[in-house]
Amino acid sequence: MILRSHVEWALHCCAILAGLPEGKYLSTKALAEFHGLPKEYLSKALQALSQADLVDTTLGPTGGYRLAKPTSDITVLDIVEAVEGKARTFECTNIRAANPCRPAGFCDAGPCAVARVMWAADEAWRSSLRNVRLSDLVATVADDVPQDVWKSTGAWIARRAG
Amino acid sequence: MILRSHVEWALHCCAILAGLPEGKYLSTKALAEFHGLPKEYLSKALQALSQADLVDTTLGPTGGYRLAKPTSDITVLDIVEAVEGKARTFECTNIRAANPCRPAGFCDAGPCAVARVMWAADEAWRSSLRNVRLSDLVATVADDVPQDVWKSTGAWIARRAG
DNA sequence: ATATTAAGGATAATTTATATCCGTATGAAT
DNA sequence: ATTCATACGGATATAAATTATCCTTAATAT
Repeated sequence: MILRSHVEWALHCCAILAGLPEGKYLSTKALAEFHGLPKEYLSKALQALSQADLVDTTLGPTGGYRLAKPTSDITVLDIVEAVEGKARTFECTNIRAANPCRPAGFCDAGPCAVARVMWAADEAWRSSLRNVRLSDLVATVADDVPQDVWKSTGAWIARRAG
Repeated sequence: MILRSHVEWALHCCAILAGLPEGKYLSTKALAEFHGLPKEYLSKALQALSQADLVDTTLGPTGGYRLAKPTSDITVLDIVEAVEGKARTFECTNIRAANPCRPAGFCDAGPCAVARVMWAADEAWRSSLRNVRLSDLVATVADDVPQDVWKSTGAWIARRAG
């Protein structure tokens, strides 16, 4: 089991969009160049963010993406679920229902014990992601990156913003 | 992202093996019949459990599988990792390294902030699974299943055991 | 001997992930 | 008005992972 690369791309793109000057947009092309990603395919991830109302878009020569909310109102889980979907990572196919000793109506009493354990772990995963806001992530990145790189990166974003 | 069906199969099979009479083995064929699964493919999951030393096997007409340890010494995570692997569910491809403003030696200071957040969630997921022992799971199943079904299921297992 | 089993290699089919291409509508600049 | 750059969505193609089957080999009980 591995998360789609879109998850990684979307998180990095949101972190970059957080550094965008007020009212400006950043295009798919700029985001793809910045991260060295295939523009057309990255576009699909950004569309998913748009459909989840995490980013606003506009068309035309100065068009692109910007965050639709304050970074403190977006969680990492929001971003992950926007591109990966909200479906649980464990799918119960109810194989207990094949038990040759089953009576009629077996399994009618709710999800099986295995599914409950796996779903609890899934929820622990989501909970961990829900507890990190985009603002937290950006703060951590700012902490990691040397000040001069952080500054020139911000300038690069501003230069490419339309 | 979805876990392989082997995870579900392995968990249910281990729960069944927990009800096996002392010293006996249960074959792939019996486990496949019980759960309505393709025998040959289920066999791959059981081989993974064997390679992880969670089950013992023996050949011949009375051969099959049995648990290699007490149910309280096996965690759900052990079983999940045996068939799904221990690799993290988020793979960092270090796309920050493409930053056009990067200096030489950028990214040498350890994993990026995005990866750390995702890996922390992965660890929360594993931790949740690690905290459930096979004995706990079996106890929950026993609680769920009506007594008569539980008893006849145990009899079925004993009848098919070699 | 014979039958039954696990193990593992080879292969195929199916599904998902990754990636590209193209047409349309929109908005900005000239 | 015209031109250009953009997001969007559909269609298609390619690659990889998952699911599944088949077959051979070695071991073991009867």
